[in-house]
Amino acid sequence: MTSLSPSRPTAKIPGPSVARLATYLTALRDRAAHGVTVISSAELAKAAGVNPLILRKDLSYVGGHGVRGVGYQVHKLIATVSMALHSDSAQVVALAGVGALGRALLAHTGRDPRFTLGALFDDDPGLVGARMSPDGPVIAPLRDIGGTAADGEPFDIGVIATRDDLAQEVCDAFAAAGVQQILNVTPVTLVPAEGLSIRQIDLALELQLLSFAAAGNR
Amino acid sequence: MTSLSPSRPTAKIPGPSVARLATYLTALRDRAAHGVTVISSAELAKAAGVNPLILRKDLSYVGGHGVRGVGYQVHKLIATVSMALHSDSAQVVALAGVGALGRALLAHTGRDPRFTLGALFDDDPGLVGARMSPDGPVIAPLRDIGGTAADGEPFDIGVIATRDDLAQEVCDAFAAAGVQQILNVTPVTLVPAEGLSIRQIDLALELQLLSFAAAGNR
DNA sequence: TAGATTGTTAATCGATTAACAATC
DNA sequence: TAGATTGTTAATCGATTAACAATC
Repeated sequence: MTSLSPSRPTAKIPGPSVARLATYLTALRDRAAHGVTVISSAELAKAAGVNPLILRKDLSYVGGHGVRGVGYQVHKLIATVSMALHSDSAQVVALAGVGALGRALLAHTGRDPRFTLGALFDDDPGLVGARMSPDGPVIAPLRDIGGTAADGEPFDIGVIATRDDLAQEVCDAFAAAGVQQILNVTPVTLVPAEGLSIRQIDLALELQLLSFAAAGNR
Repeated sequence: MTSLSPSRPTAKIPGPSVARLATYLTALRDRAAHGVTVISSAELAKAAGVNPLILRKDLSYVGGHGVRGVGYQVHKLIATVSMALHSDSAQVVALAGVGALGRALLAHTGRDPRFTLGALFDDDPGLVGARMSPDGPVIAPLRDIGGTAADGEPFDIGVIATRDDLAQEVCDAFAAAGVQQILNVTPVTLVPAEGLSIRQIDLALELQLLSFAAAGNR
C-alpha cells in the first residue's frame, strides 16, 4: 500500500490541510487585490483564522518557497497553492434541483471562474424549459441526467439539491452518467456507487451542532 | 485541567462523534416512522453511512443501553441520544440576510420543531417591514440586531447570510447582543469575539474540495 | 448451551503542536 | 553579525480501528 504512482508527484496532502489551503487562497487573493506583495505566515494565518505554525506546515506540503526572515511572495504563493489544488482549470457543474438552495448555490458560484454551469435539472413543470440566466442552460427534467451527459462534455461535479426523496435516485443517475464527485445539500445519507466521492452539507445539522455547543457552555 | 464539573455529568464527547450522533438521530426517527422498534448497530450504521464499530463507540459515550445479542430499542435510543444532544428544547434562531441562501435555510428549518425563528434582519428597503410567512417575524434592518435582542428573549443562534462585506459587523452585532453561537454561511473568515463559537458553511469551498478530489482520481 | 451482538480496553493511525535547525 | 522568520524533525494528542470480554 506504499506504491508511488508517477502520475501523482506530490505526497498525499491531509484532508484538513487541503481545506485550509483553499481558505489561504481566498485570503491571498484578497490581499493581492489590496496591493500586498509580501506576507508573513503570521499575517496570513490571522487572515485565515488559523495559527501560523499549522499554516507553515500546510504550505510545506505544496512546497511553500517562502523566504526566511521575510515571508512569502503573494503572487508566487497564489500560483503554487492554486496549482496544488488544481483550481486552475474550471470545473463543469451540473445542478439537480433548482429550489431555494439550488438558486443560492447558483448565486454564490455564478461569477466564480473556477466553475462553469453545465446543466440544470428539475421536475417542476413550471421550471422545465426555462433558464435561470440569459446565457445559462435550459432546465431539463431529472430523467435527462443520463442523456445530457452522454452527448456533450461530461460533468465534473453533480450537485443534489432536490427533494429529499429524490436524492438517492439522482445520485445514482449522476453516477451512471459518469459523474464522480457529488455535493449533496439534502439531509439524506446517500449510499454511494463505487468510486463516487460525496460531500454533504446539512444546514439543519449545523444548527443542531451549534445548539449542542450552546448547551455545553451553560 | 481535569476538573470534573458537577453540572456536566457526561464526559466530553468528541466533536466528530457529536456530528455522527445527530445523523443517527435522523436515521432512527426515519426507522421509527416506518414502525421499526428494535435495530442492530449493523443496520443503523448502514443507514447512517458509518461502520458499526464506530457507531457503538459513539453510542457508548451517551450510554447506549443496547441489549447484547439483540440490538437497540429504537424509541429508547432516540430519547437517550436527543437528550445527550440537548435537542429536546427548541433553539431560537435569528437570521441576518434574507437572500437566496437565507430563504433556503428558512425553507429547510421552517417545519423543524428543534428551531423557532426569532427574528429576521435585512437592509434591503424592499424587504424591511415584510414577513416571509404569515405568522413569522417582520424583517427588521440590520442595525436593530442589538435592540431586538435587548427586549424579548435572547437568540440562541445567529445566522449570517448577508453580503460578504457586512458579515463581520453583523457578527459583532450578534455578539454584542449576547448571541453565543453563530452559523456563518458567507465565505468570509470571521474574527470571533470572546466566547463566540462559530461554524461556517462555504458552498464554493465545498465545490473546490470536490474538484481537488476529482483531480486526485485521474 | 450456542449464537448473536453489545461494550470496553488496548493498539494503531493521523493530525496537531512543540522544539529546533536553517537561512535570508 | 543580529534579528526575523521559514521549514523540518520529533513529541503529543486525539480519534479510529482492532481485539476481546460480557451477556442477552
